[in-house]
Formats: sequence, C-alpha cells, structure tokens
Amino acid sequence: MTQTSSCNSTPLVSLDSLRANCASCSLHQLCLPMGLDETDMQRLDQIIGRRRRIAKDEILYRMDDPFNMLYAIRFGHFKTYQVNANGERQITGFQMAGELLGMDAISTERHQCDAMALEDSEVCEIPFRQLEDLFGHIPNLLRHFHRIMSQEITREQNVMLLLGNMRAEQKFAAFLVNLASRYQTRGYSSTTFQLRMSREEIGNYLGLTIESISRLISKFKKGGWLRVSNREVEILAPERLKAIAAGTATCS
Amino acid sequence: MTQTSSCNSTPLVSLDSLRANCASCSLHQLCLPMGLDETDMQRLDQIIGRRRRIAKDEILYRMDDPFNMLYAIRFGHFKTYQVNANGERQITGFQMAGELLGMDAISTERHQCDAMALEDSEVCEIPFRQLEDLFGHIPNLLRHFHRIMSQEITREQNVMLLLGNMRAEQKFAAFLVNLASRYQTRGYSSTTFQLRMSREEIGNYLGLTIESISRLISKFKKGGWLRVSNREVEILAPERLKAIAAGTATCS
DNA sequence: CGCGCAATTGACTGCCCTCAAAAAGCGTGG
DNA sequence: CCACGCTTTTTGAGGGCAGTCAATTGCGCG
Repeated sequence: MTQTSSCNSTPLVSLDSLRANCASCSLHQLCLPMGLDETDMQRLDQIIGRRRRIAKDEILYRMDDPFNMLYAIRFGHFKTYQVNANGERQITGFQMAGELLGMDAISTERHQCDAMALEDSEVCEIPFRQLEDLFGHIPNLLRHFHRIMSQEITREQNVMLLLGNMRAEQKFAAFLVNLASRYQTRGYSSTTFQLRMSREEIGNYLGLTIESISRLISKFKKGGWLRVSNREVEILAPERLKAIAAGTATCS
Repeated sequence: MTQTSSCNSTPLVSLDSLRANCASCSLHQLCLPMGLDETDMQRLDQIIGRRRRIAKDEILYRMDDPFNMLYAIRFGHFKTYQVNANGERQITGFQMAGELLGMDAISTERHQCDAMALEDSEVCEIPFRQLEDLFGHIPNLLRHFHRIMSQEITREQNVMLLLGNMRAEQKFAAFLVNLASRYQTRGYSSTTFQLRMSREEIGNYLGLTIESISRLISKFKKGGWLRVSNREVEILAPERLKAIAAGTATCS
C-alpha cells in the first residue's frame, strides 16, 4: 500500500517497476503481446500506462463509466456482472491472469458491466486510443487483438449453451472443467486449485441458487468425483466430470 | 437460381449487379461501411466478393468449417446455434439485415456455430484477409469493426442476463422488446412485424419449451398486451412489455 | 377433402427454488 | 485459549414454475 513515493521522500520502488514490461512478464505468451517480436513488444510497453493494484472486493470499473482503458490481468481474479433494473446481478464471467477486461465498452465508449476483484489483484492499464494507433504499425498486434475479441464472443456463446441447455449438475461440472482447463493453460494443476469465488457467486453465474451449488458439491463428493474443503477443490475423476459436462453421463 | 452467367451465353444480369455496392445499399448506415466517405466505401466495395443468396433452411456455414469470410446480411434473417455432444442445439442469436455473421470464427479460423437462413436471404461475402489489409489504410473502418465486435459481446452478455436471471414471462417480453427495437432501427414498425422464427426456435433461444412459449403468447393475448396470429405480431402495450422485460411489472 | 406439420391446451411430474434451521469458518477480544 | 458474533455453507422440508407427456386444434397444401 505504501509502494508509491511521495514527492519529497526517497521512492520505495523505482518508477520503472510500476511500468509494464511485457517481455519480462510470464504471461506474454497468453496476453495481448502474444507472438510479437522484441521491438514490437517494447513499443507496446511504451503505451501501457502503469500497473494498478486492485484490492479484494474493489471495483476496477463500473457500468456507465467512460471507457479509456483496457485492462490486462497480471495476477488475481475478477468477476464481471451486469445489474438489471431491479438491482439484481448476473455474473457474466470470471477472469484470471492473462485475460483482457473492458472490451464490451468499445462500442458505446462506456462500460457495460461492473468488474470487481475477487482477491488482491494487479492489472496493466492499456490506453485504448494509443493501442488503436499502434494497430496501424503492428499488424500482428491487431491480428491477435481480433483473436482475443473473437475468443470472448465464443466464450460467451458457450455460457449461453450452459445457461440455456444444461441441467444443474451438468452446469456445475462444466464450470469445474472450464476452470481446470484454464489453470492448466497457465501451468497450474488442473486437478487441485482454489475457488476464488463464493458458492453464491458460482450459483449466480450458473443460474442456480447457493443451496443448489451446495447440494451439488455434496453429491459430487458422495459420488467420489470431487474432494472439497471450503474453497480448496480436488478433482478426483476428471474424465467423469467431463462426461457429465458433455451430457454423456449423469451423477446417478 | 439462374442468375449466374455461363461462359458462352448472354448474361441474364450484369456481373456488376452481383458485386456489392455499399454506397447504393440502404444498410450502409448500419452495416460495416458506416461512417466511411465515398472513396473509402469504394475501396471496401472492391474487396467484397459477391452477393450470395441463401434459401430458407439453407446453411451459410457450419461449425468447424474453415473461416475465410465474414457475411453482412443484405436482407433476410438467420439463426446461429451451437450443437453439443448430444446433438442438442442452443440458438445463440437471431440476425437480421445489416448485421455481421462469422466473427466468432476469427480466433480459431474455424466457425464455432452453424448459421442457417430463416427465410430466403442474401449476404455480402467479405474476405477477411483482404479486410485486414484494408484496416491499415482506413482507420475509420477498423474503428467501426471494433465497435461491431464489441457490440456483439454486449449483446451476448444481455442474453446471459436473460437466460440466467429471468423468469419465463420476463424472457419472452424481453425477446419481443428486443425485436421491436431492432425493427425500429431499420425503419420498420416497432409494433407490428412478422416473426421469422418458429415457436420452437424462440423457446430454444430463451431456454424454454415450445409449450411454454405457446402458453406465454396466450397469457399476453389475454392480458391485452399482444395480438398474435400465426407469426404476425402486434404489440398493443409496448410500455407494459418493457416493464415486464425490466422486471418492474408482472403479467398478473 | 385429407394429409402432415405446427401450435395450443390440459393434466401431471419433477427439478430446482424458497424458507428455515443448524453447522462450520473466521476474525475479534477477553 | 476459549467465548462470542457474524458470515458462509450445509442440510432438510415443502412448494411452485416450467417441463413432460398426450390429445386436440388449426393451418397450408396437394
């Protein structure tokens, strides 16, 4: 919290360390600079404003906030959610390191949802105007940006499939399988990980109640597919979970 | 069907009329060329391959098809749907004139869903490779393309809200209100229009059964908010429907 | 007119929600 | 260390919304 320097005291950290440096970031194979050579990566670094820490439960941006930045998650987890006329919320996604936040705001120049940190997190601020200027000079960057937006469209289509078509146990299995695969991509265990979100948040995301989630966990435990203690999860039968998620098997 | 000319016979129509011409298209204020000046629009015209007719129930592209083109709908309606491991379908959207199809394929270079014409329709083929080349020369085109992709992300988030959070009557009201507003944008009546999709397709899209849709129509009719005869719809109480969609009123 | 398909309506079922209470974590302070 | 209060999670009982199944009606078309 005291890492920023005031005007007349010795800086506790160098200013450079607050600036982004894609080349040295462990996520550059996953994040926006994917596939760029060293010089292009440096040009991208030059426009990336600063790293910003977001404490647990803090809000990165709110619906209707004017849009200036995209945010690349360096570490930590976020949730994005929409709020309807009644103040009810629907979580539209959980985001983790290497993923980009804010793309839904490009169209209207205002954010279309809230983004909240699920734990203490850090993001790189990417000024979108300057990023657009770079697109003209780095075709590879533009191409990868399109892939990222397209991927987000596909991700949301999969959630629509989940919400519209699946029964409760299938939804929950699909949720776990999805998390597992994303942790694997990031070099973490795909069978043992911590849930960063509460039961309530899982339920909201999946269109279920907290009680249903709790009952599903108990059912999966009894079935022997899963071990859960608080937010610590161990997947004991990944293939079985995948089959349940695909709808080719049930719990019974 | 016989509009294309063979090599040694007199063309039935000129080749030019098969080529796109954004400037003379009534949708250019809505579609990809939005905001371009005349010269830029001509450059866009030059890369747009041809217009292609798609008959009712015909498939424009299938999941896993290699991606080469985006498609701009000139007239007609489409549905896009995903197919899961069991062959069950989830309709992810209904698209109409001026909207762009195929953006979900950019990421993997393969289409992620099927697109089927709901009626006899026509699309402009937009070769994506060549469109990318144009982006470097027409910044306004690139900027608008990003707005379109972002809009698609927002649209899907709204469907997630609908599928995850709403009760049946709210879903159906939201569906009607959405259609009405899109027809209004296109200069058609927002209160009287034809449903291009069957009850079954509406139900699939909304995560409901065909019987539920039928009951909802009856309920809305009895309430006096709606007049329906086959696929002909007249919205009698738009404000009431909006209130139901927003969740600030119910049918009872 | 008769056929086939789509839509409507009714009766019943079941999945998941709601309500309620108990149990388990977790931080705070004695 | 335990007691305490607060929040989160678990578990149970019961109800309701939407699904399932089945029969009927309506519509387009040869």
